[in-house]
Amino acid sequence: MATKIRTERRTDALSKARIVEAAIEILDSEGEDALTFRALAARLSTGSGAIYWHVADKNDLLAAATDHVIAGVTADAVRGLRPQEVIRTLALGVFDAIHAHPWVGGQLSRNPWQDAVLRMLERIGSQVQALGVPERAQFNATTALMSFILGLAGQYAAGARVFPRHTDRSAFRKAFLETVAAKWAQLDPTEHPFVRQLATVLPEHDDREQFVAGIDLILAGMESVQ
Amino acid sequence: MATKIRTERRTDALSKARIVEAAIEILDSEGEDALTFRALAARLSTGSGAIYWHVADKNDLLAAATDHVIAGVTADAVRGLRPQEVIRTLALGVFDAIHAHPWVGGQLSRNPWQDAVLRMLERIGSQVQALGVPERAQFNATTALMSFILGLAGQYAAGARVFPRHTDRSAFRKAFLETVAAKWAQLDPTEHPFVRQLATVLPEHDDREQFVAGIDLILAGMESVQ
DNA sequence: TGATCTATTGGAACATCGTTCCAACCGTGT
DNA sequence: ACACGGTTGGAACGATGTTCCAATAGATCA
Repeated sequence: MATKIRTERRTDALSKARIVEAAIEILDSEGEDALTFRALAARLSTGSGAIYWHVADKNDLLAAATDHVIAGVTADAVRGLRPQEVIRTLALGVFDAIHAHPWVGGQLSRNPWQDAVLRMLERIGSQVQALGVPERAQFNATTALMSFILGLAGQYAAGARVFPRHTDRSAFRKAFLETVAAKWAQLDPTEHPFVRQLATVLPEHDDREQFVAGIDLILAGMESVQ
Repeated sequence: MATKIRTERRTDALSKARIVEAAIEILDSEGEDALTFRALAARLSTGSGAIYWHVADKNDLLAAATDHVIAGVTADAVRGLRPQEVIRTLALGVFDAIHAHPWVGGQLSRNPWQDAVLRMLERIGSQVQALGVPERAQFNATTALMSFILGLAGQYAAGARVFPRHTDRSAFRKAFLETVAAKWAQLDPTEHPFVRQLATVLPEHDDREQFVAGIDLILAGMESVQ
């Protein structure tokens, strides 16, 4: 028999899917740094060598985990007739995914050639096309949207890296922003007037609204150039 | 005597500035991964313990190196009367700095609370203000520009991570983009029509022009909302 | 059925890294 | 001359990603 159709050896047999699932659980509950092959092996009750039979290396594992999360976003059929609304919904889906899994942000911005980014590129690009942007400008417009999203993804991941795990994130976030704002408020007024002004609105600002505002700004730019 | 004014012990005495300088040399010539405390100690003909007396940890070292590069950009007096041109020049300065030192891109996007980012925020924000953007919208507009720049910074750093060191970067870059384009061209046409279309323009596109286009798109959005 | 074969497993071992620790050093002040 | 403290150099520690390999278990075949 040339092709081998393998039935599962045991119900708890190792597989890439099961490994990725366990990795995501660790990443979500204990943070980026907690994902080690030893911790993963312990959770799966196996050795690190067994994991390496299913996964090429840690990059491969993180890319698969990221793709798993992002696929859940891009798979949703997006409602809304106007392309602007579809783009906004897609982008917000990515934003919410990063909010729920901050490590995804770091992974997306660190490795732009992975499948997850390709998925986003396709979905957003097709809507840019539908928006009527001239073909020559579609490339720049789409990658501008992507760069903005990936840039914010990286910042979000950096923020999550500061917070301790297993705590009330929103409360800690507020305290953290207030600390930053306090530091900014003490900067030299002649050298940093704008940042000092930002400090007054920083602690109360809404991430999500800030994100949508950025998307809308780029969308508005696309319309005005058209 | 309460204050101690120390003359240098030797002309080759260790100092944070000298350490940062050596770190930048390693980062530029051998890439991000090559910067280890052992390599740094070897280049400075000392031990890692001595370095730790001047530098808190590797994050501190990388932040100082990044700040050194970015300070060189934001210190330049920017010419041009129109705020749009000033913003474009500033952004291009950062772009060129990242082009010359790809590791700066990774560092900027990974750690948005460091001094270098603060510098950029101040310079760009003040120009957004000069542009006449209403005060309530200044925060979102400025951070949108920053997110875009940081997003592209991360992608640029990721690209540099792929290339081997000590080679003709532009030639390798071309070959790499052609490889990516070839892979994209073989995707399922029904599932990835847009990315397949992008593949045709990917190898010849100009990074710098793409970057300016993104900046201009956001600037256009700011003007149209105004 | 029993022997064999191969995909898969579990964990020891290795190289490398960031970081800590500490004994020695050297210029300065008493 | 002596002691002191800022500074140095390198050994040592703990952790990580990865490799290596002997042992296993289920499928296949005689």
